Amino acid sequence: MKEPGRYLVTAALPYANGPLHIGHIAGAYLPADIYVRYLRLKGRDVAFICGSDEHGVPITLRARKEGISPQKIVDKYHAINKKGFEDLGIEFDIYHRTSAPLHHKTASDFFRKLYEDGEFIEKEEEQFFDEQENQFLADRYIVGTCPSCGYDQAYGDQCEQCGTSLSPKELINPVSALSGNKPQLRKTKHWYLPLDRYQEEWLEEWIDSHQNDWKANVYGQCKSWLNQKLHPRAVTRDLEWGVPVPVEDTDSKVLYVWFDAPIGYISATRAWAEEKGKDWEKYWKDEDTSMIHFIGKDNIVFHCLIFPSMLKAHGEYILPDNVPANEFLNLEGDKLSTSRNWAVWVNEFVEQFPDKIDVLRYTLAANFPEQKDNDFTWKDFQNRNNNELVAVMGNFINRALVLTKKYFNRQVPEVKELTDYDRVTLERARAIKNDLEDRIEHYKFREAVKIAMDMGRLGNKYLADTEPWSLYEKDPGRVATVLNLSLQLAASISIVIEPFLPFTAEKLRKFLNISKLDWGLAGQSNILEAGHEVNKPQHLFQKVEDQVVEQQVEKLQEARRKKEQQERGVEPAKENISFDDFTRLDIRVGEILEAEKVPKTRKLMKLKVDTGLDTRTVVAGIAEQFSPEEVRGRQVSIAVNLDPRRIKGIESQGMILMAEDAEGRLTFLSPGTKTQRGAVVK
RNA sequence: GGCGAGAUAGCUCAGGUGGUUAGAGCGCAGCAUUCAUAAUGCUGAGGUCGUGAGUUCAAGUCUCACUCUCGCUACCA
Repeated sequence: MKEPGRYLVTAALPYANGPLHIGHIAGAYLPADIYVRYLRLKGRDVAFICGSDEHGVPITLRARKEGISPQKIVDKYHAINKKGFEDLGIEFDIYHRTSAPLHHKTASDFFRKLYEDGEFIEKEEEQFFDEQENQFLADRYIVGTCPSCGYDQAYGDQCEQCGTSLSPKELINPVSALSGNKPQLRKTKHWYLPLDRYQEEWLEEWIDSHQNDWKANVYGQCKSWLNQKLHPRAVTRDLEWGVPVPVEDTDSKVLYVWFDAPIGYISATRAWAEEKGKDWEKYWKDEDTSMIHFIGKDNIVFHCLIFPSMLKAHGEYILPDNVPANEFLNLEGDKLSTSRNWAVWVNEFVEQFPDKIDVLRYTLAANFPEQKDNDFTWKDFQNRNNNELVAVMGNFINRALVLTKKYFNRQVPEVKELTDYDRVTLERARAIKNDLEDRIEHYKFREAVKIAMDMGRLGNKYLADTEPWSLYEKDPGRVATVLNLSLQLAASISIVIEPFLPFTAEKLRKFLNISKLDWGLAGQSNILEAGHEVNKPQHLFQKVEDQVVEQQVEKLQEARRKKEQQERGVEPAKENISFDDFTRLDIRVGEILEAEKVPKTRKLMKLKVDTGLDTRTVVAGIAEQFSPEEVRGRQVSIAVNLDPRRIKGIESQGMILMAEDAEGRLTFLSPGTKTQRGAVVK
């Protein structure tokens, strides 16, 4: 493999409407940081780029809800996340932001170039506009009467009642969901990127060419999309918050976030280059640059299909060499979730464990979800700290330093004569270094971190086998050699752990009284000169007590409980209806006679229900939580005068009433004691 | 249902182009050892490699079917 002249490494731009948790870190930022630190140690030319993604609808909605400007929101989270990365030792060359003027200009120019080259498909359409809110309405924000079934709460994209997919214009009496007013039809123009054409022309072929060097999950995901055929994708939106579309007569149109965000990598590189007096174009337009995108799996399509399409369409840019996307990290067996507050937040961790940043980095790296989703547990955090960092690595360093102090007054002793075993040990150290390079360059970080730990194991074994403490009386010369080599190993450790444990590496360099060393020295036998004075022995890591683990797990559960309580019963009340409206509903007590799962569906169960009036068939979405056996014979509430509706080819004549809690758990509304079939519920 | 990824020791995971007794770390058991935060080193137990067929002299490794898990998507709510 040819070594590229320079690297451009990007990490996904975090969306600036919330804080970061360890899932984000394990997915993209820590692997990227490890990779970049390694490249820097090797003296390679690398630009490490990240920043906040600050546009898009969710931010505007949040701003509206909190009654502040979108800029206030993004300012807040930009600052929090920027600091979070710094605290974790994730050292971007620049942490930029997409609300910066330079980004607006870069994205704008990019669009303009494609526009002028005629790359876009231009479509003019009529869309609904809410005059009171002064904005165009997304399909989902329009409600009206369904033309095919007459349901009056159908959405602009689909009728929930009959399942017909709709366009907003088909709705009878459309109403804006934002203001409740009647929206006006207005002409609006949008631009589309012809992904379908690119698929034919080069994109699919390009993806295929990476079958062997891209990760299986990444390649597979791309193929899945290509198999389903790509479609033109709109690159603009009618919205106020974002990068204005740089074409005449396009008031209140902005670039769609997914178009604008990846260009953020480019503008960030420009900002960095300006600051450092570098040429940004070399990093983006020179074939001798290797571009690597680190992302989570949710971002694969954008980085492997859409962004490359944009770059290629522009014409001057290189395409990524690799997109090593990770899968997701779970926490204590459950999916990380911001809304359920099931997460370890970066800012909280940093506050509570300022001296354990590297332990987190180590635990995460050892558990990176590289092939499949993986789990983070506090118990594992403790085990890895106590059994690996403390017991293996910290212990070896301490042993080497204590022995040096004891026998040589903290001076690195001179090598007298190397035995075969010494040579084998040195060879092994060099092999570790080489293995490490191989793994890191192939993005196998969890293996890499284990191999780095092997350097500590090697040291422990070396001391155990040579037993310098029982030798000093008889053969001080031998002890000198052994301790010299042990200290060389310690110095090697300070090099090879730098990508994973930068704070520890720094600490270890202080112990050894040395400055930062080049990667190439790792595994060498002459890193430290004889006579060099090392510092007093200290511990590299502290143990984590059981109590700490228990506290953290308890804290997690506590936070989740609180969140759940907060959210309990949040479903807002519907509009008032008249008593007459209510009496039109006919709800009865029915008894389920038969039940079977509807084949080829996940949730649907077909029920035969005796309503007292008749026996009828009802399809209900309960199969995920109930088995046919447990519902059979059960008395339930059933709405009997609903229009029948065909679901999966079965005519459903009514609806079983269920209560659904915040977790989505369903409960039957059954009479407290058995009662007459057909009894009226009122 | 469609598409994708995964299923290998108690746990977390490695196992290019098929080839002798299937590996690592942690955990567990025994032994050794004391320089070290009872840390370390050695040895060992433990696996029908999801299930069932097939290709082959030979399959964890290739083919097909099936089961289960996760994700996207559809349907449903």
